[in-house]
Amino acid sequence: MAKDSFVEQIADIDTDFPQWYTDVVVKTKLVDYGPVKGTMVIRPYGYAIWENIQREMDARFKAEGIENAYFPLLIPMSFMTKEAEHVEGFAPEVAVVTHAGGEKLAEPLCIRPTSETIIGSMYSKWIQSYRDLPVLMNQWANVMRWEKTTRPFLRTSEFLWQEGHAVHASEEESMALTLKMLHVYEEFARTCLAMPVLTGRKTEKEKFAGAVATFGMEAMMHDGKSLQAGTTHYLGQNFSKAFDIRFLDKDGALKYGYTMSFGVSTRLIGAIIMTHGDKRGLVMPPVVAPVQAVIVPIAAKKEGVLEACRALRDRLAAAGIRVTLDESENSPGWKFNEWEMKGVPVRIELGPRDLEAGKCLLARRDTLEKTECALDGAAQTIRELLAQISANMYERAKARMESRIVRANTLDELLAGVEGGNFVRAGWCGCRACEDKVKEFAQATARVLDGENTSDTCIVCGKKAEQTVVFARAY
RNA sequence: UGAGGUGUAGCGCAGUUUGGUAGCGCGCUUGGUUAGGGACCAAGAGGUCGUGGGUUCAAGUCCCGUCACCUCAACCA
Repeated sequence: MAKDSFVEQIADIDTDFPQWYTDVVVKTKLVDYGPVKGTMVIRPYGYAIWENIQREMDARFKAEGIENAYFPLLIPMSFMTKEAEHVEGFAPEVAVVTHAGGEKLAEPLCIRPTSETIIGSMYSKWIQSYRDLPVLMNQWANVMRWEKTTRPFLRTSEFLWQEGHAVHASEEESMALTLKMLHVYEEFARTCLAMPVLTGRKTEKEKFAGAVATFGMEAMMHDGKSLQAGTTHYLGQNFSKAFDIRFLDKDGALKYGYTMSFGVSTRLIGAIIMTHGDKRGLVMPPVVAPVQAVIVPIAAKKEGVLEACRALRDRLAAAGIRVTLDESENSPGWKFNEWEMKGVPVRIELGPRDLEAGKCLLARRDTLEKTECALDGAAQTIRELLAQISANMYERAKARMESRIVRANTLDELLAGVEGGNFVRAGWCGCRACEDKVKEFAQATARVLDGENTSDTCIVCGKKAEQTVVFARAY
């Protein structure tokens, strides 16, 4: 094996995780860096993952009656300042357009960091009667947040996401959808990304600027750090009052609507990489993998090999499998490594020996196991294998996460826990000062409030605990 | 913003201490032999050494300035 192989180049996954992550992202050609700091150019292989995420997500939104729409990129500064907490939270990271058409603008324009304000302003015009409700819309868009430090997919100045925005007539309905969408996200993460998550309410400190309550799903990365992978926000009447979203109810009274929003971003791609990746590179969950199976011909110049590979490819494609035949001039060994690095779930080796036996060799990326497979009925076998891989990846990640959620009764235990790459459950009195103290002492933040309250005292002050919190270091 | 580090071929780097013809590996091009875990042989192409100034017969190397990027901290999806 060449000394310069990618496998040997990348850092050890346990000891130098951030470097490993960056190497994998760049070397697998998911992204390139943009000319502006903190921006990334998503290349076709990376974008294909996003397209698959979009397809799966759209199907789920549709099932909830949520339709896609599009709102403008530029938001008048005056919109942003209408909701006090919102502007305070986002002001430090908003990019502002001050000139256009060669002249200074009378009013500066924000490049959207999120679209509650501009969508709220439109909803205000569209909604008049209770008959107009609920309004359920989603937009796929780019947003910009001027972050100080960035990492591809996990935190970039510009990123792609979906943001759903709904208005309901009642608090109950609005809160119900807020929780429902959190559930949809969890199900999506489990079945499409093979990624286990913890879901729950966020603390006041961690909630969305302008929200009444924020709920999130947190995923555990390979190094034990937490990644916020999706959020839903119950906004109450905060934005409806700021943007005058009112409707005439059945009883003839003019009432403010209740709004909520929810979003996931290209960060999910980072989550996939950091949840499943290993020393060889990516391990793609089959449902969103750009390529689900790759055929590597052995001794491609021998008579009949390439023809058999092409025939197999056509049959698999016809069966709905995203399949690629690697006809490049590289050696088979090179191809094995290349496609493993890109995380393709199933590799199919087909050479003269197999052809004679009417078989091919299947190598699965998650366990690296190889099995023989009859060429007749290969499509069915591979479909089943893909489902098996997805389930196995989920179970493996779930077992790892669960084995690394520990309890702590003291700050020292909490510190030891997060330093060991764990999520730490602990009691909390509910006050901000104690939450800040945990951050200062252990560089860990409250990820989610855990429904199960088995603790009786606050880990910091020792008073009676109101909540059980999952603390972790986070990306 | 605080601390540290790096800018030399597409990528990764050596060369800087002690100034003297611009180097290595990978990748790329061409031809050939190969092929079940990153093949081999041969011949090639590719550089204003981040940038501005200074010292010198001579600067990638020494001096002064400047810009960019990276890591850690702080801040955040």
